[in-house]
Amino acid sequence: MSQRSSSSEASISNVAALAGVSTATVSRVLSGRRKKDDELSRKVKSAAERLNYSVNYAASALRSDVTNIIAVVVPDLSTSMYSGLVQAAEAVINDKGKQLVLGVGESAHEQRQRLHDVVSRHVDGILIVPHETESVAGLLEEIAEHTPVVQMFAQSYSNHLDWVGTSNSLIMQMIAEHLNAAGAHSVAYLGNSTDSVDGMGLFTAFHMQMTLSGLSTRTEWIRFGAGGMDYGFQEASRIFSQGDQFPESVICSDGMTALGVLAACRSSGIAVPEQIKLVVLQDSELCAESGLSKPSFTAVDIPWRDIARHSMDLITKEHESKAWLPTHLEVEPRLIIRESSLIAS
Amino acid sequence: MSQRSSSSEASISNVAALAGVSTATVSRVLSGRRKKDDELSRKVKSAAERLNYSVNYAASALRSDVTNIIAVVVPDLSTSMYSGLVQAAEAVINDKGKQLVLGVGESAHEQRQRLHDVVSRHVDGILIVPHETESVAGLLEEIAEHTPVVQMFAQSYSNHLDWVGTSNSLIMQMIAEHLNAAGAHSVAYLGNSTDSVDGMGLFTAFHMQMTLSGLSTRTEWIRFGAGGMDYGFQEASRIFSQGDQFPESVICSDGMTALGVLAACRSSGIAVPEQIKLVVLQDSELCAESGLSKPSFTAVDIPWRDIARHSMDLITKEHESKAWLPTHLEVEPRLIIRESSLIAS
DNA sequence: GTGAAAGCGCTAACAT
DNA sequence: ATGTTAGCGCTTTCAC
Repeated sequence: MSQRSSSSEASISNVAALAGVSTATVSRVLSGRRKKDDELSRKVKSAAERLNYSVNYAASALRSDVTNIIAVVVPDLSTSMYSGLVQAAEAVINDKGKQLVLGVGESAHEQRQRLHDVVSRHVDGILIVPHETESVAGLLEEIAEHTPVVQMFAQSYSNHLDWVGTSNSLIMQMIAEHLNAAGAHSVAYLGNSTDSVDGMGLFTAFHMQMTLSGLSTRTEWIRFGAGGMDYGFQEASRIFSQGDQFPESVICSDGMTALGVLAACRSSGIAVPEQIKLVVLQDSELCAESGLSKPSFTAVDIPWRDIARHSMDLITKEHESKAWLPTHLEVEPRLIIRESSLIAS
Repeated sequence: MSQRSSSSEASISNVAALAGVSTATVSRVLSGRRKKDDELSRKVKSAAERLNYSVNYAASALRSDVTNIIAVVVPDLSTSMYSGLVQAAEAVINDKGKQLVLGVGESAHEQRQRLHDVVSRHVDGILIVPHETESVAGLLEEIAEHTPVVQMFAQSYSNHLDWVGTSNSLIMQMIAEHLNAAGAHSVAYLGNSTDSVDGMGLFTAFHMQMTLSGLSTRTEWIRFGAGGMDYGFQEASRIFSQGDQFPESVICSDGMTALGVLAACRSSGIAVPEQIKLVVLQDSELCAESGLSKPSFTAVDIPWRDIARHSMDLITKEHESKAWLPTHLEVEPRLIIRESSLIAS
């Protein structure tokens, strides 16, 4: 009995005719603005279904200025830094019946360009990891006057707009507490500027946390460099070879760096985790039990899904009060404790 | 003398009024359908600029059914497999003045869902890495009757539609020629089903190439498994420990597997590349000189940019002739020769 | 080549 | 609560 679904045209007036009501009623029923679930409602819905009807977004947008499009703007995709975020955002946006327009702006100029493009498309909202440039923050404030904007991560962002991200100080606090509990009293820091969400911010938070926690460090144990296995190996070897003591733990920007440190430990005859505990600031396949490293690495996991969900909530909720204050939402990261920092028994 | 640009409204009629022409003329000039570059043309353009005018896409789409949106549908982003492709596509699409709607469908069902969504948005074209299911191929053929579709990669795709990707047999041919030139006469194969663009297709191509080239292999040297460092280590160790001979080269699905193989070589006292040459089917940071591995790994690089560009060309070009034949475009991959397969001197 | 006018499909305002 | 009507901004006939 099923008829071949006419995959092409079917407009609201066809549905209205078939259901025996006006187009306005069809619009109200299908958009959910008419809430009753009575005979009429069912008649309209079944008519729409039989005709395989779906609204013409262009017409709807033209009339109501609601495009059902959310823009997501990130500085990069290929380095896998933000691809998890974009994928999470895609899922959330589709759940809400909207669609995701992607903008990748590797430079501040490109990012401004993408912003201009999506604004002229009248998107319903913008999720953005702002480029590390103040000029973008300024542009965002202008845009936010007529379009919901949520910033995510980034060093340089506007305090006048909603923000969702992880707290650098919270990350460092979790790490410090864990290292304390695991019996480490001193720590080295091998940071990275290019491949972390906010390398500088993390480094600053590390410094501050050192003064708060019982952990000690030394100037020569701190490096803020390019990351990578060579980097980790060389810096760790240097640390081990100089002075009378070596740190009881090392914080590494990423898994590769940690692998380098691990190699240096081995060639210096230092046991992990018994003598040195390793913590990675950014989880990856490398760190996991099933991954490359033996021992596996304790690492910080950024909850992309939570961030995407909260950001969309902020986009969706209208800013009702006139004296609206920007939300600054710190999503709690997870510290995944693995073999590299187990408590010495 | 610059006036504050009114960031908000400015419609085609405003431009028409300011330029002293009709809206029709403005539309023709700005869309490029009126080609003369005379006084009138310049008047219109400067008026548009002064008003900071940009077309209302919704209105334009409603009238002309051109949305200036290209959909890109992929099975995944987070595993970094297709994020390079998406980023390349974003760049190309933006160059053409269009915008990218992203659909991530991890299952065949989700992918069909995303396809339905973007079709009902009347996108100007669809770039898709089809899910490995025939049902998607069928749906694509239906869609292609009214919307340009280009398939990329994937085992299971429709022969009736345009396709752009890399040639598995070409990849294997390049590898075989290189290994021959480097002096290897035998080869093992450690494949991977989950993390490569088309694991099965590559494996098949490998088999065929063996019969064509001077390379020999053995049944027990061939594995088609999960990939990863453990996998590589175990399989390579097994190969080395059994029989009288070991292969003079190993083809690995990915960098991680190759690292495992390398570790196995070390513990068996086999020198790379002197005694065994290593080739990786999918380049990554791991493989590069600056990366983790010493020696660096010779690897196949997939030219995402070329693929994205050619795909967009196919979307854009109308299929003029009635007896149109689908394009099957094989983009040439690069074999990046690094230390792991240098010719023994 | 240019302008006048119709109308794409929908939703908001208004009227009942 | 439902129907009637207008009109969102643009492109495209159709005249000239």
